[in-house]
Amino acid sequence: MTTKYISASIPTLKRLPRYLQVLKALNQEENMYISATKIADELKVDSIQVRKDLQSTGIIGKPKLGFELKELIQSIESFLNWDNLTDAFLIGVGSLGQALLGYENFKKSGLNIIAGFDIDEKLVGKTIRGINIYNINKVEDLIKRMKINVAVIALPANNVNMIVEKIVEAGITAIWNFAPVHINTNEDVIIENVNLTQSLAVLTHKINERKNKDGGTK
Amino acid sequence: MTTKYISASIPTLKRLPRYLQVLKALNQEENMYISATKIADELKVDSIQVRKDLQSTGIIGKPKLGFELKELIQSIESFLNWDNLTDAFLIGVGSLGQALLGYENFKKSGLNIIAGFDIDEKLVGKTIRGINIYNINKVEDLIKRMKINVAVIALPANNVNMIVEKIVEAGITAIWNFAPVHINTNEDVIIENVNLTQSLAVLTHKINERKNKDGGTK
DNA sequence: TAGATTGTTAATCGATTAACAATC
DNA sequence: TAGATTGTTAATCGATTAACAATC
Repeated sequence: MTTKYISASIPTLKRLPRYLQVLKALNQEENMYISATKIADELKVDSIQVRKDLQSTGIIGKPKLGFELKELIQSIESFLNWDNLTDAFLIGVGSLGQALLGYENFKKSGLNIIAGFDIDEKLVGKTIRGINIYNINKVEDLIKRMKINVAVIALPANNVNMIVEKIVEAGITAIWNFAPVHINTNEDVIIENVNLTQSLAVLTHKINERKNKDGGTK
Repeated sequence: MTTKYISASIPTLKRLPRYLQVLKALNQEENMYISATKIADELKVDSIQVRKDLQSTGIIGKPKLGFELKELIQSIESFLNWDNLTDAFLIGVGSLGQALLGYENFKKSGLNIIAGFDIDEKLVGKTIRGINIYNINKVEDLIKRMKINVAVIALPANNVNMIVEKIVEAGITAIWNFAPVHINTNEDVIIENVNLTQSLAVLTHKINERKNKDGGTK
């Protein structure tokens, strides 16, 4: 059996969780159908886009009815790999790392943080929100022994690249990076950089834009 | 005098901070020039794109030489409004909010968090990283009295929309939202949603994609 | 049946990439 | 001077939007 592989653009991937959120808020009764139009109305976005996005998950709908609710949820989750839990290590358990441990939603999104690592002796040995914190010097050994492939990095800027090199060497193949440093490694490693400064740039420029518009007429 | 207004796409805005990072790492000597090619090499991106992005800030370069370093930094910062500090309130001072207070970089990006607000009586009255924490019930009054326009929201999902309504009513016109809820208000309010689930969707899908590729040949 | 919604194909739009004359 | 780099205009690419036949 061959499964047709469907790809999706980054913008589409980023919209899918919003649809999922709407869908999960509904009563998931058997044989309930929901249309792209309904989802679009709810989110105040364009219905054609919703339809296209849903199609990229591979689901097939029924004209007039829409998409079977449970099947649709399953289709999106499966497309995003959210129906499998992937174990991950958290590297850096400062305030940001601890905040990330607080997001219980990650588990719903397929990511299971099973241990934390830090250099700070005051943290090592502690348990935060049920997660044990180990000394950072144990991370390579544990990556190998537990065959961990995913790391969440919440370190300060310095030393990030050195640690990345080490953990990639030890077996990490995907990194979710919260450090204020853009990580670039070879192409075999999947990197998702969460750069707050980039987000702030969009916000501050928009503020500036509005200011110029308002002030420009005086 | 009329200033030609230049717009920029969101992708361009998100790339500008990376250029700034590279530029600031250089010695800022007088009359030093740097080319788009050099920046591109450093970041391993395309030089044409760098040139286009820099142009959207309004700077004019010199053929053969490139861009005058100090002028270029100033041009990007001014375009992003990072050369003016904008005062902001932090709403929600849990672990995420406290992590955000730790990012001293925000000041370099034009955002000056001057007070925090929370419902938790254990936090109210405290000073965290030099920022006073007030009771959330004081936020509307202080927004009005101090003429604050920007809010950073780091609340849990519940109640977010109720609080947004209140602070917008009180005078907030721009929101940087870290709550796991997509905020939609009327068009006069600038909203920048930082949705970690969206970022995670990109990561987990890429992992899935790779898995399917590897496993597909067996 | 008629209306709503899908799936598919085409058109539009905007961002990225390419090409090249001007020039320090 | 020759080579490198800019500014500008054109070409390409990909995502969004539109159109419409098929159909429950």
